[in-house]
Amino acid sequence: MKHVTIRALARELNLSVSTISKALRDSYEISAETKQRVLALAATLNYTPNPYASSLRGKKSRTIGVVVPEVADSFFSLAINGIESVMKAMGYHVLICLTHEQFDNEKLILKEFQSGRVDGVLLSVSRETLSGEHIRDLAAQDVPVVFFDRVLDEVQAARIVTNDFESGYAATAHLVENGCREIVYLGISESLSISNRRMEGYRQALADHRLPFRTGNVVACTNDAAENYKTVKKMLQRKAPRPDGIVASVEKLTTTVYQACNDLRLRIPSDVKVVCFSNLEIATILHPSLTTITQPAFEMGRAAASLLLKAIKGNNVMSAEMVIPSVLIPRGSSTR
Amino acid sequence: MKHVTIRALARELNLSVSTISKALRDSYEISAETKQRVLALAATLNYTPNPYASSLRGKKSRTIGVVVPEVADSFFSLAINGIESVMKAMGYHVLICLTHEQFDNEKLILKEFQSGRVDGVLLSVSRETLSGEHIRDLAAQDVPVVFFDRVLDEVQAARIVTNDFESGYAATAHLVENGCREIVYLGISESLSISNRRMEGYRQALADHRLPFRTGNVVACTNDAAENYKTVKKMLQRKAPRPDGIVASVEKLTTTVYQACNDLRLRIPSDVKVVCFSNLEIATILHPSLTTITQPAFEMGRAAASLLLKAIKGNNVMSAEMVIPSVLIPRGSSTR
DNA sequence: ATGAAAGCGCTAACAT
DNA sequence: ATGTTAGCGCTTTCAT
Repeated sequence: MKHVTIRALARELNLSVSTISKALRDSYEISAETKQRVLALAATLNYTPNPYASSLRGKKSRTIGVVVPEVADSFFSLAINGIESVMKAMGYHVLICLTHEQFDNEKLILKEFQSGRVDGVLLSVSRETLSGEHIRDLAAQDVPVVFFDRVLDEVQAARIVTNDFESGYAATAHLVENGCREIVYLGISESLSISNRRMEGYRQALADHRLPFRTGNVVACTNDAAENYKTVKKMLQRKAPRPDGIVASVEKLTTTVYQACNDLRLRIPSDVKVVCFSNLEIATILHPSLTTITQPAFEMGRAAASLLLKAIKGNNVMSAEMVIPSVLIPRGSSTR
Repeated sequence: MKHVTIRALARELNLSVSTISKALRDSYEISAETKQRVLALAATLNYTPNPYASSLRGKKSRTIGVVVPEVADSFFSLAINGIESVMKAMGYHVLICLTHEQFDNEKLILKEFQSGRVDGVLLSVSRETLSGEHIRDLAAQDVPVVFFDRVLDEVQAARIVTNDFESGYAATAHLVENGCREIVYLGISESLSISNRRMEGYRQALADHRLPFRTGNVVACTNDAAENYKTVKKMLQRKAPRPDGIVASVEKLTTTVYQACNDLRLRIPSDVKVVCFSNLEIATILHPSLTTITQPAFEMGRAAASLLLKAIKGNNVMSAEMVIPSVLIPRGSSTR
């Protein structure tokens, strides 16, 4: 079967294409009766408008781009659910693009988005992203950009974030209050703003509790699980001072940390206490159950999507910033 | 800055639009020198072709649709990675659409895909999907459809699946060999083919080991975690015969099962042994570590994507079927 | 080697 | 209330 166009409907009903077009869009210019006939025929012939024709004509795609490092990650997949729930309700499509944490991919994707393929972009930058030229280039083409979670401070754009500093602080203070004196911070990347903000919170909490900050206690993890495992293991084997607490700033490190502790016969929480930034619901059934900083992933997705829609409608939201707090959920891995 | 079109390049270089178009596509008709000039200008002006214009013109979108029940699920998110790896290499875009396990959403999405928005579709049906009219309608518009993982037997289309029967069999046999006599099967849905095939494997394994099959031992779970929790709990409290083994056919049930056992003070594996269909890497650090049937999610995504590309190129792959085996990974939850 | 022109399907300004 | 027409940006056939 060939695809049914407006022209086909017009011929069939002895009407002009513009009449059909108007009828389909429920224009006041068209008589009720004609609308009826058009709609009826459209239904029987299974007419579906060609989105590319209207996009070309109208200069809007009713599609947004979502650029994320990864989809196999509970934070991002939940955020995508939030984004999708808003966009679906408003009749928008969501084009998900993965950077796999690589800056070059991110650059290519944003460049492609200058073509008019999307009406706006939601972006969570890769761990490699240091400069924002590619983002500004996109914005210069009047494609609104809203950051969510992982922002690039250098770029002035709307942003939906969580309270990373406070969360890093809370995680650390929680460990101190439970007796830790030598706390290790496992970061995601040295440049990523969220990781650094969480670390600043960690530093501040140490200071406020009169504990020394040691650069040796901050470890920048990589994107390679095997390598991270080695790093964490080495860290845990250190004597004098022996680490007795871990703040892991990314979900993927959960397995690494538990595995390393297991293999080294270190007991959680008696030997080492652990807090992890994570959205895994499975945290509850780990042994011991995992104390988490749980981010409002779905809500952040929703908020970012709503804000982007405002920007698409023409509102200037460039300086909008929304902070949705994360929550510390104390569980077995950190209490004495 | 306004979007740069082919016309702008043409004017700037005193050439015709067709010359520019040909130069950009590296046509043999154009002189090397002209190509140089065009490419150079395109680069400086940051020209990006309008994809909707070419789609409209060429009747192909270089976009495929991926229709899945959910993205916050390790099987689907890994499969998406596989799909994306292939499609990116071939210069295709991936439009991910979520059904949230609802048939109506699936219908709407496929209907929309009749518009020419995508060149082909990868589909994993919802748990509610019983009939395939909507899929046939799409195929009738010459949009190739490839099933992956969750197929609908009724529809003749290419399919990439895993060996669900054998996996169900292996999981059950494994439990029997480890001493279970009263094994419960937790299904996803009564209609879903994969769930039924896994259950058939379960039945066959029981039969081969001379164990009775009881309908009461088959539980169809819902999409509601709280409800599933109650169901599983009730099941585990049953006396005479008391269940001593569980085959959970879907990842989400892991938490449910562990939680219920915890709350009932049932010990895994001494009181109940558990095998779960799951791709969670975290299985290794559960306590006890979880025996899984691990599906080749990434590979299935890749295979499905490659097959769809063949179909888009015009090959008839309607009757293609590929089975990529899952593997049983025995861990602490099922061994005595 | 380059250019003119038609047309993909749709929308909207401008007739009638 | 309905119709005519131009044009969105691109590709491609058919000139030149």
